[in-house]
Amino acid sequence: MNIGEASCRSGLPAKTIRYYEDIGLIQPDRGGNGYRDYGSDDVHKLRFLHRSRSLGFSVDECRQLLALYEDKSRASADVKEIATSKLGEIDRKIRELSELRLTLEHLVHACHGNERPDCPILEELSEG
Amino acid sequence: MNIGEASCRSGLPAKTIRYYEDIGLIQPDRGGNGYRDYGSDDVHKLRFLHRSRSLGFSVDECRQLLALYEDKSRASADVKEIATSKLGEIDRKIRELSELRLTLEHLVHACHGNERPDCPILEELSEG
DNA sequence: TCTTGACCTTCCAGTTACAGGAAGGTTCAT
DNA sequence: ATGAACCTTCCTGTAACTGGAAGGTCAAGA
Repeated sequence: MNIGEASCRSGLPAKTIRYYEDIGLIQPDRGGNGYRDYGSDDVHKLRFLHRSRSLGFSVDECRQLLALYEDKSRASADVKEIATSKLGEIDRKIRELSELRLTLEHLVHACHGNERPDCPILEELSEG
Repeated sequence: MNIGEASCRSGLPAKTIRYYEDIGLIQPDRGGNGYRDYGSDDVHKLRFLHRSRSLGFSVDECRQLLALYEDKSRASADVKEIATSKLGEIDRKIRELSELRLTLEHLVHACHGNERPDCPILEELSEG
């Protein structure tokens, strides 16, 4: 199938699929007209990539996961390690964002938000 | 003062300070030797930028905040609006990350993480 | 047969917010 | 005088794409 249909079936934009080819994540066949030709296994990989990316794995981590996925002799522990470390990262991000949220909420509540120029938000930003 | 001291006092790397000048956020004087020369008001701005950035505002939002900060006739409502919309963004991000966390945690717990090749994480990634 | 529109191709530039490094000038202390 | 510690500009690279230009291909309709 052409890239358009592969895009439909995988949920990834055609641009992204070409990019993934550029960086060596997939290697579709080419037809006589130069068009890329995707098989159902390619679409499978693309969906795998789509899902992994949306779960917060970096492209490089996706590359590792894909390699493990294709390695029939892999140990599940290898996969679990990647996923666990990603989980830690996500926890860290959530914690940071929550702190940031608190500070910002405090500022927003302190600001009366009217036509007058005095603003606690700017005051705190300039002192902090 | 030179950029090194401005860096110390503001907490921003010299590289970043030069970058902020490139994109028009600050305009320090220049000494006869070509060195940048920062005053205490510049350092003040730099600290403002540092703090705003670390609160999750984009450089462009910082530009707006800085303009408001320097506009003595601003309405605090303008500032509050920016901060409030940023708060909404942060909430969205936290929600997304939390969902992602749940999914990933589910996967990690389902995986026994041993030497055998069968791995629920990869299975779900390839189906999802 | 011609044409029109929807595909597809490659390549180049832009995005965000800097960081790293090269090549070279300045200042200061010894 | 010389060496370290500054400073300068300029170029490149990062992550993960997205947008657009210029042009080739294909299928359907007039």
